[in-house]
Amino acid sequence: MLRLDARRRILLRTVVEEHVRTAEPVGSRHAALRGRLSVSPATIRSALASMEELGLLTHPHTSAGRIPTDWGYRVYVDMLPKADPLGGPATESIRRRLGAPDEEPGGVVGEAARLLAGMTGYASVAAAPRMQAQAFASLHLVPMGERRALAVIAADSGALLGHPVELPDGVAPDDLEHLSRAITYRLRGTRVADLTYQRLEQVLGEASRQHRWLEEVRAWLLRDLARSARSQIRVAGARHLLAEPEFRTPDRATRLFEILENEPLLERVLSSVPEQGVWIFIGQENQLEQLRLCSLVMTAYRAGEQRCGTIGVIGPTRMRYRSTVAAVRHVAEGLSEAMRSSA
Amino acid sequence: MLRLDARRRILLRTVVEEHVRTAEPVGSRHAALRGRLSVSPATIRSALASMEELGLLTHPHTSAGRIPTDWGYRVYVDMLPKADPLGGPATESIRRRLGAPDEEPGGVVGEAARLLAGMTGYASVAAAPRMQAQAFASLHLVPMGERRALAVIAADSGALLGHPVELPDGVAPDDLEHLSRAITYRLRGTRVADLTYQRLEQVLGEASRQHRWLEEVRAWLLRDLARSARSQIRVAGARHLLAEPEFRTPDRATRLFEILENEPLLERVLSSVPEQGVWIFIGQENQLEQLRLCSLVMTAYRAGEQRCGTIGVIGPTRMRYRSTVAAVRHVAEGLSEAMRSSA
DNA sequence: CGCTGGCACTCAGGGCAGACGAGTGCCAGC
DNA sequence: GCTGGCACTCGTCTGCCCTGAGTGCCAGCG
Repeated sequence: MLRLDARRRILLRTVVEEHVRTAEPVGSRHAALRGRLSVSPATIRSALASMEELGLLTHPHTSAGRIPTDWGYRVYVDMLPKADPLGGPATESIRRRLGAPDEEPGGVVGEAARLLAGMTGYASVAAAPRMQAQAFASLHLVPMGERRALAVIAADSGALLGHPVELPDGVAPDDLEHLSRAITYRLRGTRVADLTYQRLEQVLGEASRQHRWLEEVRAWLLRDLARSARSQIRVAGARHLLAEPEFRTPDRATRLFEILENEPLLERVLSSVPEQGVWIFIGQENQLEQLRLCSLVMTAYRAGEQRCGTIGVIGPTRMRYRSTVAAVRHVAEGLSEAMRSSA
Repeated sequence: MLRLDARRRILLRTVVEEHVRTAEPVGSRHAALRGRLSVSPATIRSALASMEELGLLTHPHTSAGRIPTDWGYRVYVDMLPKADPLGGPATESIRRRLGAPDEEPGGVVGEAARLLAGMTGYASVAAAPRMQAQAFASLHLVPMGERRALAVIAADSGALLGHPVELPDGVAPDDLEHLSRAITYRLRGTRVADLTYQRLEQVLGEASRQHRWLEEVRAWLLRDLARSARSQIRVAGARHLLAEPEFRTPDRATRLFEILENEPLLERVLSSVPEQGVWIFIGQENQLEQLRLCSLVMTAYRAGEQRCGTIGVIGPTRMRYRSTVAAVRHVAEGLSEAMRSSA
């Protein structure tokens, strides 16, 4: 654990915040002024030099001011007060924007991402609810014309998954109805993720040996459920990052956008975020090579008790951490609330 | 109608293709060489000068070579041969990639967009099928626990829309069943877009005066159907555009990405594409100010007879039109086929 | 009449040198 | 422990020149 005296703490905060504001290295004179330290620049210099030895700061070349290292940002972030700079009115407007009742489930998440991107000025990423984590509510086989039916699974959150099924001759609507009820009755409440082959075999096994088409239904169930494990990812405000000086060179921007357009990768990143609290990943702390110039601020959101997705921000390591953390927290809360009320 | 002699036609083609290849202005010597014109550069110069007077070419400054104007690209594109440079094997691989049977309906469209972006090296945009244009197949009110039901609309393509409904006491599953059948029976085959308030009033009117909760179902139907008019937009490969010299300056890139991240706007652009053929919009031909540096290559795709969406490419006006048009056409065909077989 | 070589002119881009200034490290002295 | 002073470093900006690609124009030729 690192112990810094008061002056150094102030300096770290000042250097970080000034650098975040201006994107320029911060010199000793400027730091002294901004930190309201009434000592001379020379004194500041020696303090800065010692902090550089600790690894909190660097300077890009001999005659330049200091900039924070990733580790410097980390220490800065860890000593931020927990209080939120975001006031009541902001919370209120988030709620209004997410609470509009005519948003479909996936849509609220997209709206939350757009909102968060707008509030922070960075890119925002959100994973829409995964059916996997939810409880199975019902299966319905709906007759559609002759010899075809629509198989619909509903989760208790209201999420739906459907697929047309071919039927052989001689399947009466009542058969479908009957089967639907049987399956629904026996599977209701099971976590969707637990609907394995074995589980379905128990329920459908005997019947499916009689009716070939049940095989199709089962195959579809397993396949689609497996697929619905891949949550849908929403990205918003990626354009904001293009304005940041660290991504002005096309190759850096390209590498960043390779991530932002790669849903499976983003999904892995998002799903690795722990359930409680707002998590910050700074530069090198990110697993992904292409995110080494970025920081992530992420948190889980829930529908009722159940965790149902992750939302957060991707920005440069030179990020306004305080307001970003506050924005992420509040939007996630608003989103959780919207999910609960829609379920 | 513009008539160009053979030399000028060759020159237009050469200047366009060389400029597309190198992103540099094309000089008279280079054009003569590349166009295999066995006359001296001086002769070429006078031809180029006359084409500049016609408005087909410009030069960025006095001592630079020629670059095509938007109108130059237009004339070039209009005189392209209709034959496709894309061979059978490519078509085959498109079919394979889109035909994988375990793709959900929205997912095929996303996959097509990614494929198209990869093939062309530009950004690709696609509108997923709109329920509006499809025929209503059935409504199902599925009991979920006590006092709640799931209302599901299915279109004949297999697209689904669902929403939970609160029920008052005393609504029996059979009531729901009965109502579902009645509505399904009377509305089947109607285009979803035609499900207006009046139409629903005819069907539900009498009954809904008896049961308050039917009001809710009706309100939801109208609201959700209206919303499903807004097709879901998929964008892929936007990162490729960052590498193009015309979007290297951050402000241009930002303006472009403002469009690429604005779904309603993209939807308007996509829905304005006529139903038949591959359409090209070059630079100034685009309505949107922010697309003035871009060209679009767009085409509709269908499920069976029914048009069901639009797919295409956004790139710089300095675009490889020939191969792009071919790629768009083939991917759209592959997509149409995938839609038909999944419906 | 169309094509050609020659010629003067233009202009973007690269390379170079010098001035500037922000900032540093170090040190002697209070 | 803090301070002012000092020498030094080095990136950035500016002005300058040069180069070379490319142009337009023109007189002359087949």
